[in-house]
Amino acid sequence: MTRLILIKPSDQAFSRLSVQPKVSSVTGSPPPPLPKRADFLRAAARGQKRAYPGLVAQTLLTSPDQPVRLGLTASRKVGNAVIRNRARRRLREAARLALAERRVANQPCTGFDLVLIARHDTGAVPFAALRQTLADLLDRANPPAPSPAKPGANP
RNA sequence: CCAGACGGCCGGGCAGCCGCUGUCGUGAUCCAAUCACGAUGGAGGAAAGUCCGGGCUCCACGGAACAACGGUGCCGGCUAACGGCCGGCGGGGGCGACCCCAGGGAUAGUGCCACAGAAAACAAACCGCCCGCGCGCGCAAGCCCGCAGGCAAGGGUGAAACGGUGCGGUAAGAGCGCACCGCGCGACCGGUAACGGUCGCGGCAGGGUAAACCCCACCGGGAGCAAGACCGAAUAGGGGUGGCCGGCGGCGUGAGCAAUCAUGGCCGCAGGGAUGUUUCGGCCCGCCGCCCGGGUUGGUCGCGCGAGGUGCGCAGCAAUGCGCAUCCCAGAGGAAUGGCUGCCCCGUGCGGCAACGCACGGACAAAACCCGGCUUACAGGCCGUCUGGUAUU
RNA sequence: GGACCUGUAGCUCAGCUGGAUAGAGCGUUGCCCUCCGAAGGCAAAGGUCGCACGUUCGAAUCGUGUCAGGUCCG
Repeated sequence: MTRLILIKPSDQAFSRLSVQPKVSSVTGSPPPPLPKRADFLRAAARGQKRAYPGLVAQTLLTSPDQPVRLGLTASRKVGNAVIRNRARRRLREAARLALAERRVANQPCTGFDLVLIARHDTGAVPFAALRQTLADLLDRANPPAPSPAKPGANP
């Protein structure tokens, strides 16, 4: 069963969003993770691969009624365990905020797997740049509808 | 104040917004389960390397001993145990506080010690030294050569040459004798012991290497939480059983001492079936019901009250032990413990007389069953004791 | 969690067992050859033997510790 996440955008959140779109306090749970190594391999084999400062992204379209699933990878080349953990957490947080912003704007994203691969500078790039990168990724994978707000896949 | 030695401790703080996760409470849909809200907890001194030792679990095994293999190695103590720690002994280093040491056995045996050197381990004799004899030279002292002996002091080689120094002694020499030192043996004294001291005896045997083999003493069963326990879907397969159907031979398997019996396991022949009409080839030949066990994805437990933390007291030089009081203090699972921001703190640089302002930086490194150690990495800081200088009194 | 392996010249490796000279190939540099280059020939340079401590008369080699890289098993 598809996981249902209801967001009630309050007036306060809207006003804050309009003033400063890059606040780091948008309500919303992180996306479900990719459970299997096979999913990672499939995304690597058939997904679209793009490189950004601080991360490499692989997106694989699944089906519009499936939620967005997030996979995170940090190899030993990135650094020791502390650096790898920090890189993964920054990527997860950036993805969570970007997805929540789309929901707040009443344009939730669905229907693809997103694999984020940490790079050696993932912990060093400004967090705002990571968020902009994730927003750009979501727009590419799931273009926002025109002015009328597109209803969610689930009522 | 400077330089240094040793021991112990800390490892940024506060707040805001948004998240993750454990526990508890309340509520919601019918229980399960999930969700919402609230409260509360949520990485380290090394969590690391995985170098040792245990707990725990399973497997194996009469106890135990021997052998093999591996480890440890001065003495005493501490400890659940240790290769750890504490205290001492011996040796070495430092002016000193203090630091370092795999530190049992070389008269149980075997092996090795290159080059050099006469000789590298039952000692031996290259250059040499000395007595005697002979030939020759020389006025003589003496010298050259040869023979037969004595010697191991001196030279030379080496990392190391069969005790060292001095005196006596001698033809020259030699523990040949003596004194001191070293070594060995014995007795006594001190000490639990390692060991130390004193006295006496022995003229000296026994070079080094055991981080070469080895000997001696002591220790060690193996594997590891992916241990292990439980639940267990769909599909396929296994075993048992009941009903229906089923031809022959060979092989295999099982039972039995054997004859033999059983066997829808395999192969061949025959027969049947399905896909399109015939031939050929390939494919299939049991079906249904019930029960049982194994087992993959997955789930639950193991899983945190413990050789536990803190404080005080007592015993002990100490490691540590005992007693009392008090506290509950992480439990993830593609893997939580976070993201962002502000202020403060510390350091450096710049501006400034100063208050201060601005910029940059704040280490190493993250649980994965738990505990005791060891080792390694680490910005900066705090406390205590002591040593050597310098200055003042 | 467990079991192992390898660190030697710029690169790939030998030497380690059994201790005493640190070597080979490629590469680099110089010279010769050629009108020039390649090939070839001659010669040379190039080493904390991963690091530290120790054993020994003597350590790349033996011992211990440590660091780095890599492999395998469940």
